[in-house]
Amino acid sequence: MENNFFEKVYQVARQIPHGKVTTYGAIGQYLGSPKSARMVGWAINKSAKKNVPAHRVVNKQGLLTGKYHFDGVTLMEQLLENEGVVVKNNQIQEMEIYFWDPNKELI
DNA sequence: GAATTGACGTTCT
DNA sequence: AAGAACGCCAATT
Repeated sequence: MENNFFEKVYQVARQIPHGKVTTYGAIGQYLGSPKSARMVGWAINKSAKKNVPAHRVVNKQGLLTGKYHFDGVTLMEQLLENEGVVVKNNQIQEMEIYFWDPNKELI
């Protein structure tokens, strides 16, 4: 019932499979507003305290922009690498392979 | 109550 | 081609 922006972000973020990552723009696009990527990141900021894997959500560059928001600066990289994602210099390598699009996969 | 900021992305110059 | 500015909506201060 809560078709709020945040609720959608939570739902999508939780359904991201392991070893996969998505971008704020992808989620924003899923919400129907690709320009609202900022709100997505902001929503995830709040969801960081929930069971939402914020470390699987990065910007379109594959850069771990919000790594400083984690408990540790290396925590985000560790989590991603732990799932099999190769992170180098705060950036995801071969992100195209790890990219998970909610519109395409989740429907 | 109003102004500013914010885990981004697109578009214009 | 590269750089700068704008747009989105909500929450925080």
